[in-house]
Amino acid sequence: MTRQNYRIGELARLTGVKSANIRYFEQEGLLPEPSRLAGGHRVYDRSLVERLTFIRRCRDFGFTHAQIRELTRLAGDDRRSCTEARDLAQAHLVEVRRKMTELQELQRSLEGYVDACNQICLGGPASNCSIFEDLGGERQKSTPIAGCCGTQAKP
Amino acid sequence: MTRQNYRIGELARLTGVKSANIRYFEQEGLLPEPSRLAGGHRVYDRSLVERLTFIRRCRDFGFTHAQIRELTRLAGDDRRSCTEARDLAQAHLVEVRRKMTELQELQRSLEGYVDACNQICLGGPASNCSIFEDLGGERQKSTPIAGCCGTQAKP
DNA sequence: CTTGAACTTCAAGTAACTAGAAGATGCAGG
DNA sequence: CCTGCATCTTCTAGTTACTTGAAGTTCAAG
Repeated sequence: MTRQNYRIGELARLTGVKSANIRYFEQEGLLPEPSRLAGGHRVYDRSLVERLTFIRRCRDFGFTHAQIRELTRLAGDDRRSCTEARDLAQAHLVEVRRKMTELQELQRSLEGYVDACNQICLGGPASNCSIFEDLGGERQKSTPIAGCCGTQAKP
Repeated sequence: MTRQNYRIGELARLTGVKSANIRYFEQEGLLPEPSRLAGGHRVYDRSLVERLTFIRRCRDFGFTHAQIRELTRLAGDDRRSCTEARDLAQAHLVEVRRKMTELQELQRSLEGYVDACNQICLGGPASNCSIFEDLGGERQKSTPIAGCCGTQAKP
């Protein structure tokens, strides 16, 4: 079995969220008040690792504390139905999928740029790359980057 | 052909970035100072739509203004090589791919939860869903959510 | 030439950290 | 038991990236 108790620093290492930030999350109501050692140090159990990882992921994709709080609070409230929690997760999911599409676009933009640059440019001035003609718009697979460094050699 | 000139409000509508935010981006050095009408109103051309869309996407995925500025500034500086811009884009890309993986995890967490909830729970109390046992950890495809709303009916 | 939407600048407010001070605690080795 | 030092505690202040609001100006349709 894995150990049951963690201090704030260990929790931080396990989840990739800084100690100061964990305290801030607690203050913001995203995390429950943990039990304490005699001297006041916070002690967490295993379940907090999962919970905090989930919160971190949500945060990393721009969900507000209000949204995260709403979702995580459901899990301790018997008066609110499971369906309600599911609907919230569902709404969350729609947004995640939208973000996914946007991220794919960004990825394709960057990939296309790096690819074309590898094939066509070899150390010419950056201004010739016309990076902004390609990044941000819809990518057309057919034509590579138009005037990318084709007209100028190294000095 | 599409029209050549846009005012800040139109640019805002086309890119999904608020006017106030566009002005702020300009102030932050992410966008060049645009030309002005006689009365001082900003005028942008078509290329700014692409440029701003790219900036918005980068921003939406947590890149700092410093990172975005670095990347976008290369495109106007002949003294810096194309390879340098490419390397920066490459580094950017690595981070985008990492974010992609994380986003997929989050998506799977939420999908798994919604699926299981649809199959097993039908209006029971949310606390029975044990949402945090599933969200945040590695998802095991085999077992659906364990004690999710199975033990309690509606009052 | 009037009217109203859209623009201008500037200042202040907010969300989510982030860093630093100043001191207390926990634990391992002597 | 004592020392030393990493880790913890609270508190305050600063940073980034917006966001809102005030007060006034400009543009374009009627």
